[in-house]
Amino acid sequence: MSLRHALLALFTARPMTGYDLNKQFLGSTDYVWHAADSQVYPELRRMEAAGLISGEQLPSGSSGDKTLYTITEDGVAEFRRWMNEVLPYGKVRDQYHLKAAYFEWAEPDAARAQLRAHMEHHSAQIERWQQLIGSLSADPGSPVGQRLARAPTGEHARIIAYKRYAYEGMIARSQAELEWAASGLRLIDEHAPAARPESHWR
Amino acid sequence: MSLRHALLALFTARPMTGYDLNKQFLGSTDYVWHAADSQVYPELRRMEAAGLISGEQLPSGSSGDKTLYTITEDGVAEFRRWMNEVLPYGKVRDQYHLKAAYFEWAEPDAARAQLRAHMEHHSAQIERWQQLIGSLSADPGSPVGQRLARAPTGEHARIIAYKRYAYEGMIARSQAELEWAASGLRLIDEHAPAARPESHWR
DNA sequence: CGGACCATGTAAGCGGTTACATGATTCT
DNA sequence: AGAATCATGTAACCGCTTACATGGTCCG
Repeated sequence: MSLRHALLALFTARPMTGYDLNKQFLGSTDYVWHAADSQVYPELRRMEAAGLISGEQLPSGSSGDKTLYTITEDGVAEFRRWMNEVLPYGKVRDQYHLKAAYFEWAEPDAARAQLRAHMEHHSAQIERWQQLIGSLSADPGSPVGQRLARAPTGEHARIIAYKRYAYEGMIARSQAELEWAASGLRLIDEHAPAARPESHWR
Repeated sequence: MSLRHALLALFTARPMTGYDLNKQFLGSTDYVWHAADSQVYPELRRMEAAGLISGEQLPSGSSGDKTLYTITEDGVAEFRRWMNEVLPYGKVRDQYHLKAAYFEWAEPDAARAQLRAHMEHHSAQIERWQQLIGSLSADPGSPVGQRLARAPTGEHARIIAYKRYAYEGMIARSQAELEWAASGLRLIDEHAPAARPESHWR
């Protein structure tokens, strides 16, 4: 149950509505942790029931209503508990590498298309993370800016350093994927003249 | 639904029982794709119902029974279709990087412990993949050996090259994770003397 | 005779996705 | 007036995990 902890993490920056979470914060956290809207609202109610956050009804416009949630002390404690715990490591499940292991079954062009999609995907990811890193120390209206406003100045460098560190890790991983896909294209070119596997199945 | 395609991939090597799949093959594919036993048997029955594999009842010992499944032509076609399709790219969801982004909330020692676990996990993975690569061209009793026995000699190099390529990709990724965690330990050391966040919440 | 391994499942539940659904408000 | 954005959900389903469960066989 990590959606809960991702949300708690966001709430340590400032109180928020479900919409805020979906739009602004998950719109940037999205590149580390994605969650669908339909998942967020029910989870918020469960979290309120568990006493981790408390909701306050606020008027929105002239007749609408919105619920502003604030993290409680229990919520902070739970978040800290999670932060101090060592996360377990699960089993691998990677479609893309699984598929690559059987490329002899694909048309060379299909395998190339897959690898090119891989490269496009990871290039796009890298670009987004780089933008995120660029905006880290920038405007005070940003998520990080609002987070910093709650912390003493002496902590700012540290807070920013860890965000940057996390994003750089994602970039490094995607960079490895880029190189892997590029070397895959070369490998296919080497083997492409070979007969298609249709010819030898049974 | 990728378990199905992982299983089809395994069936292209040779007919197998559910047990075979769980033990031998997933025991090595495990490092690319993990599946629990409890998931495999029901899926096999669904796949048989869908006509992708066909089961044959065989005596096991003197009274027991086992079902040997063989991939059908439809199964091969479906596998090939999947191989020629470009897989979609989903959203990121990475607990470890999420957590790293909030390390200012963890005790320095807890953050260190997490990163050390990260390094141990990925070191272990790398070792296993390297062993797998080492055994690729080796004995004919191995999964790859049995796969090669069905393919013409001219294809062998290609088949092995793709397996090796897939595993090397996993290794490269884990290597990136190792370096990331190591630089994280250095980062924590730089910031560790700072006050713990308890002191500045609210 | 006991322990490792062969062989096969069921049931409950969880976390997440997809599709569907509604209506107000603010901006142009 | 129409589009974008604010704001909030429900329902069905899916793939997977965890725990539980059974009984045979082979080897020392």
